[in-house]
Amino acid sequence: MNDKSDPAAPEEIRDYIRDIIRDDLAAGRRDVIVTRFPPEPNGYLHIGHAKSVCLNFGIGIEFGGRCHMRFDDTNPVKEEHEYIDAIQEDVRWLGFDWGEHLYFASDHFERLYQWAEHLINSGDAYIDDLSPDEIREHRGTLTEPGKNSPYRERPIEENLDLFRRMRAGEFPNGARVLRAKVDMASGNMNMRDPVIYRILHANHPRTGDAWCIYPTYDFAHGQSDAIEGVTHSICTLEFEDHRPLYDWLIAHLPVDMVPLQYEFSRLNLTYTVLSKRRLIQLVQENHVRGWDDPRLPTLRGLRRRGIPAAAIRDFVSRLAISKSDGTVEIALLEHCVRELLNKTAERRMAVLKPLKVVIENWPEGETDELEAINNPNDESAGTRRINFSGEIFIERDDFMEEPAKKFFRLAPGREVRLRYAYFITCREVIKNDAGEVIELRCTYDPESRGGQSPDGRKVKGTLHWASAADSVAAEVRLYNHLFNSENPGAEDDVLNDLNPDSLQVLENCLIEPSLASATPGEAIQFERQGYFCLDADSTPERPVFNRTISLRDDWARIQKQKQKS
RNA sequence: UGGGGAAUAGUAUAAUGGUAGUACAGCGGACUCUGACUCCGUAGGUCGAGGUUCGAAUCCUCGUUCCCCAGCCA
Repeated sequence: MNDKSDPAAPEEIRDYIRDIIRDDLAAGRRDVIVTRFPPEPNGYLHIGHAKSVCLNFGIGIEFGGRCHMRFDDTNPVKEEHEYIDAIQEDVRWLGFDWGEHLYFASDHFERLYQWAEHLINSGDAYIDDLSPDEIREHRGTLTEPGKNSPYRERPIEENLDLFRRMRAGEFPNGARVLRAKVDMASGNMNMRDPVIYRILHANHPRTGDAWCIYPTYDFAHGQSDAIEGVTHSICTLEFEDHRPLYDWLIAHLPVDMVPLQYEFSRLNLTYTVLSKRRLIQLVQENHVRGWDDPRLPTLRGLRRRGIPAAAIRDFVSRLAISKSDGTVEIALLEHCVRELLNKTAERRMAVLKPLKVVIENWPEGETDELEAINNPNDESAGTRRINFSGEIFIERDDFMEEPAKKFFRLAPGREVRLRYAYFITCREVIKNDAGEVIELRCTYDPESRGGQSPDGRKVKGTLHWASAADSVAAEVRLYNHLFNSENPGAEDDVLNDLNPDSLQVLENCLIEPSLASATPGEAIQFERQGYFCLDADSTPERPVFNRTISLRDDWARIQKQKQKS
């Protein structure tokens, strides 16, 4: 098997990070390759994280090394246990396994504390009594150097004493911090004596109230890497100017091995947002129905929408690992979803906006049983039987009283094929008082059973349909891009870019009876319309389907072109 | 001259001094019991100006544009 969506595929992938790894291996600088996926448990994973997950776990697999799952849980004020569980569930769903290598930065708190004392003892860190505001003032600006804190030259013994008393809980939040003594004049802000420990009297999801001081990201991440033996610590571009500090800290600590940091550009996608802040806002302000809303780019949202993990892996595999930062068109993701689902999804018929059709010459009370193919791309999927009789429904959009140019579906006097059934001809249009078409009177050709006429007569259109006697009523939810603009919020408030039609609920759909017992998450193609899956909101009485993605639609494209011209 | 990064078709990228290639998107057509799928065809690019070289996307110089950094967030 050499399917590129298989996470264990041996195919050689090339990018600048993997090139470095191959070099490191060839030069003997590393024997085993160890990466890590380091989420902070303060939110749900989205497709941008999937890029990092696939990169890190992918590298672990490809080079016969391993990838650790590590939670960067150094800020108890923001983190919650709920996210720790959800993140693991999402990564597993994506198809990756860390075996026994589950770590938490909080596992290393005691060692980190000892290392902080080590820094104090070597004169490389000091306790600063300045307030947060004063620290900011001393930091200088982007163009002006900072000023040394008056506490910078505090004696080692005093620093040690104060640090121990910080740990013991003698001081309130914000009273003092531990800072690395680097260089207040550095052009790199991260080197201007960064805070590495702060007082936070807060309950930690894992360590409870064991600690009231916590290391900052900069004093936890690289250190955890070193403790766990991570060789290649891969992160996104915004950490690029933390790298000098990462290296400085490692160089000043008694570590057993030296991890190295590499950066790549994070994923941006058109017509959506991938920032934690904005995702939270959408959920909290109820612009969507929750973290698993199928319109959201969260992994839970994509899953509920019916997008298979394999399609996400395939999509991610087509992204470049580079340092130039850009925006990928959502059309690429959509392509990956369609390509996969076209191969795997069974076909069924469902009428979303029903229009009644009475076959006038159908023999009274008779039912015909027809055979339909389940998946033209997979013979082993077999066939099924569907009932046909004198009253059916077709899609409203498949009828035009005055057919437009190039419209080759049903119209007065016109003959079309009903898929897997018969040719019918529209004889009469029935309207209500408001002038709306409410019913069509048609005749069928008994010779065309199965969808072919023995005289070789051709029809232009083939319509899907639902039998009035057998169909089951269902709700169908159609999704469109959550935002109207490619780059939401670029010009204006993001919320002004929200697409009011991102969710369209159709209450009166008719589906084949067998669909009522579909498995949640199983992808099904509604013929001529798109890929759908059963939603968790379904009940036995009322199935609810999500549209994962529509089929490509040339007719819609033609109409759009006409609108423009 | 605060520091750090990035610039190749519409988008994302490949080419590591030697024919600018691929994917998605677009356009045109064939096929079709899904206006799907598939197939065929087609258009379109090296940020700019100099320089080195037989030869430059690649090397050099000078510009330009964009992104990140002044949390006791990660």
